[in-house]
Amino acid sequence: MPQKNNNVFSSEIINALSIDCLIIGFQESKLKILLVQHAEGIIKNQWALPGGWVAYNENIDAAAYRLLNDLTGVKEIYLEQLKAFGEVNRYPSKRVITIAYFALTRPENFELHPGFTASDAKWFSILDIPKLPYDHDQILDFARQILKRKVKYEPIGFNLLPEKFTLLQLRDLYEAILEKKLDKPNFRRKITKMNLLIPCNEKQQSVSHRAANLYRFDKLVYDKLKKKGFIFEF
Amino acid sequence: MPQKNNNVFSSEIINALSIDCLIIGFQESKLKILLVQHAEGIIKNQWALPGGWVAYNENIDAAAYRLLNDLTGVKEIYLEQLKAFGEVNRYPSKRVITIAYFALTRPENFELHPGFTASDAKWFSILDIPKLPYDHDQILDFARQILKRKVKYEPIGFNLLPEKFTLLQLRDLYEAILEKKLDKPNFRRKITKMNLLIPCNEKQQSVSHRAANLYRFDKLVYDKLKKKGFIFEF
DNA sequence: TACCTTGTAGTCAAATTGACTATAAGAATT
DNA sequence: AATTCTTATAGTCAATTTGACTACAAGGTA
Repeated sequence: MPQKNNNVFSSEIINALSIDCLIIGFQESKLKILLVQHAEGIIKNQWALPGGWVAYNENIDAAAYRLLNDLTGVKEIYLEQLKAFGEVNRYPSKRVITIAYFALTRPENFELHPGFTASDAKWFSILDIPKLPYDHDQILDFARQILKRKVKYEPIGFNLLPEKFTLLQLRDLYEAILEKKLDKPNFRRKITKMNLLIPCNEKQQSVSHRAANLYRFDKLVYDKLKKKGFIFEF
Repeated sequence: MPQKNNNVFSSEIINALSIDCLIIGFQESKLKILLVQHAEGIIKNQWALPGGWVAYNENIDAAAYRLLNDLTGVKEIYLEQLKAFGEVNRYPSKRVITIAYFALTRPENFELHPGFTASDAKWFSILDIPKLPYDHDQILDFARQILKRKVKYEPIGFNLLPEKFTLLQLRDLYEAILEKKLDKPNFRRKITKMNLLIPCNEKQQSVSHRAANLYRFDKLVYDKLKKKGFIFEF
């Protein structure tokens, strides 16, 4: 095992490790992902996952938050590590290992203001993504797979839906993630039996049909189920 | 985004990234984990997860295989990435990010011969692990959690059990992972209904009670279920 | 007022579950 | 040779859950 070596060319250590963020949103019944155009560098003017370098004295989780905020203006978001991608040639000019982070959020909560390192930031439908640079396509595929699996053993939606939502909105979300249709009454029966939802005693506004009841998550039950896990099969 | 910089102090880049392996086995109805004593370095003579440095021009997956083999003599094993651990101070002398890998295997398949970088390698019961250095305790906890979750949405056992095994051995495995008792007839009913097991039409040998039938996994069904996922709740 | 559209409740047979009991098959003991 | 272990395997049964439906409610809109 190597001994300590003080001849550290620190900036290069920093450069060897990057972060890429998969920021997932849900809007108009569709899954969205946030992409940015970097202002400079090799992939200038190309849409890519938001990301950048980890600083030498920065925890990787902290780096993910910082980069996300710098590039998109998105703050106070829940991030979770997905996986490290470390193929030798995944990045053209040198060896870079990237750690992919994954977040679920509400697009309408954020006014995107690309930071000084990105020239633009935009939500894309997950069904219609431009060709991404490096191995970003592969990272995105992996993230979608994980999301599909996640939905089956943890509650989901707390970060994706508005605070108050209808059962049909929640079903739409599940359908978008699982990529299949779910029976309306059966979904309702199953989800309400979980004790996860609290009725708001309020109705949807300005819809041109019967207004649905609004619900919100019981944060306590939600967190408990998230930790303990459950089984949700359709 | 930084440009290419050729003043790379490569050995230091290498040193900044390490791999740690969690090699899980199942023996005498107990989950085991493989630990090593490093021959040299800061934690000489202390039991720790097998691991080491990733070379500059080496894929991280390849590095995991190489290191595992160098340290323990274990070859041809299925490794899967668990997570990157990147707290700034997780390693004493400098900033090291480690990528944890995770494998399920059969201890009896390997004759451990610690390589030149390890002075010893040994299987420990997962219920009785010595204090591990760095953040290895935390990594191990994380791995146990993941295993517990994994068992619920994927078949497990193919790499942990002998080729031919009894239903009770399989149940013992599930009990060890889930850390709870499972009803014998109900377990049998559930697992056999999955079409995952093929009866060998052979019986257990030299047991001092009624001999049980031996089964093996249907590799095709197993792989399909592993890919597609299922739900296994007790 | 009729007729859309979506929300919500309820039905019912089939399948699954959880908690059991009962019996079978050997080996070991008497 | 009979009895007594121990573990294997089959089966029972009520309660719950599921999947595939039907029916009706509650609005807006034509």
